[in-house]
Amino acid sequence: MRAAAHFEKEYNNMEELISEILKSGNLSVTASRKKILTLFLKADGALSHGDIEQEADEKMDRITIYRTLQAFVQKGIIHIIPTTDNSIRYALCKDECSEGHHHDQHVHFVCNKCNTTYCLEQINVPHVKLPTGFIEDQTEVIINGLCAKCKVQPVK
Amino acid sequence: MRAAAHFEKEYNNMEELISEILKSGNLSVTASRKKILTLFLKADGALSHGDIEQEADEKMDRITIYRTLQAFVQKGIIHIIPTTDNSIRYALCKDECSEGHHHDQHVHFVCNKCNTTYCLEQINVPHVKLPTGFIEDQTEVIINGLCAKCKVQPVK
DNA sequence: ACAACTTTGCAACAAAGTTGCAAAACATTG
DNA sequence: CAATGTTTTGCAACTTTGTTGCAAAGTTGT
Repeated sequence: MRAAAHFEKEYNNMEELISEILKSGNLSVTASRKKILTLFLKADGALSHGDIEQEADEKMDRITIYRTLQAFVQKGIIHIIPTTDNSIRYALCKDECSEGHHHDQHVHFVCNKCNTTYCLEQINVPHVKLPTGFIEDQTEVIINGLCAKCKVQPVK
Repeated sequence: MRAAAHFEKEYNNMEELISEILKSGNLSVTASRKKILTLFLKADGALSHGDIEQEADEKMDRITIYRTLQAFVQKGIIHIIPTTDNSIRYALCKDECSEGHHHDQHVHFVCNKCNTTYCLEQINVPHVKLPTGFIEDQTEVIINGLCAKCKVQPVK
């Protein structure tokens, strides 16, 4: 089955992009990986394992999803966003991320209404002065509140 | 079995404090709740469900721990700290927290070596300017790196 | 198109969390 | 301090989430 007609061009571009991303991480290009990566590229924000399991309508094994996400994190394709519920959420990395080393110095925003997680790439993480003796490695900022969409036109 | 001799005085004070905290949340004062609250009061930083299960040497049901932690969060006695692994971590709230509404505007620090989570009460959360349309409710800042103890005298 | 390698899906397992319910513990009266 | 009503605990059973080993299927490079 093919993508809807009006997606045709985008879809072709995406195919190339996806292959490139996977190859640059030394990962072979398989149907599952393409599917999952497509979901991330199309997603507004972050995705959890559960989101992917649901959205990937075609049959795809739970275990494959676990392993794919692990591989993507390890290769610096996606990164984990801290959450307060027990669900791990993942979002696409930017170019600065590489194998084993993530450098996502941007702010994450979680909407209380639609529950979408945004990566606010344009906003830099503010610098915090730590007490004597503490050495900073990485800083994560998670803001929750109401996103632009839900403010204007409340969802649900 | 009683607490060690040199803890006797502290222990008595703590008893009162614990009862007060529980009563102020309309929770009856039970052995399990006292035990868990004691662990939090004595802890340097945050605790996970697993930490509590291990440290509570006396027999205590897994399920009781789940329910106690849920009750404490709901009553504003403890709050959840966002993490990137799948483990929920809890820390004591300050006075500004009340039932259903948490306001912990402080920075959390997670040590990469000893894995302790500190609540840096003294440090205020910096203000972040959000894109147009986004409304902030609460900001969480989690910094990881090397804590003062591990820097001076590496653990393990 | 073949051989070497990687990935997938299955089965079986392990860990983490939830729910209903009866027994025990707690709080509140007189 | 004892009786009573309410809350909490522990058990059993279950659901959800995540992991590991291994044979079959898919992918890559020549």
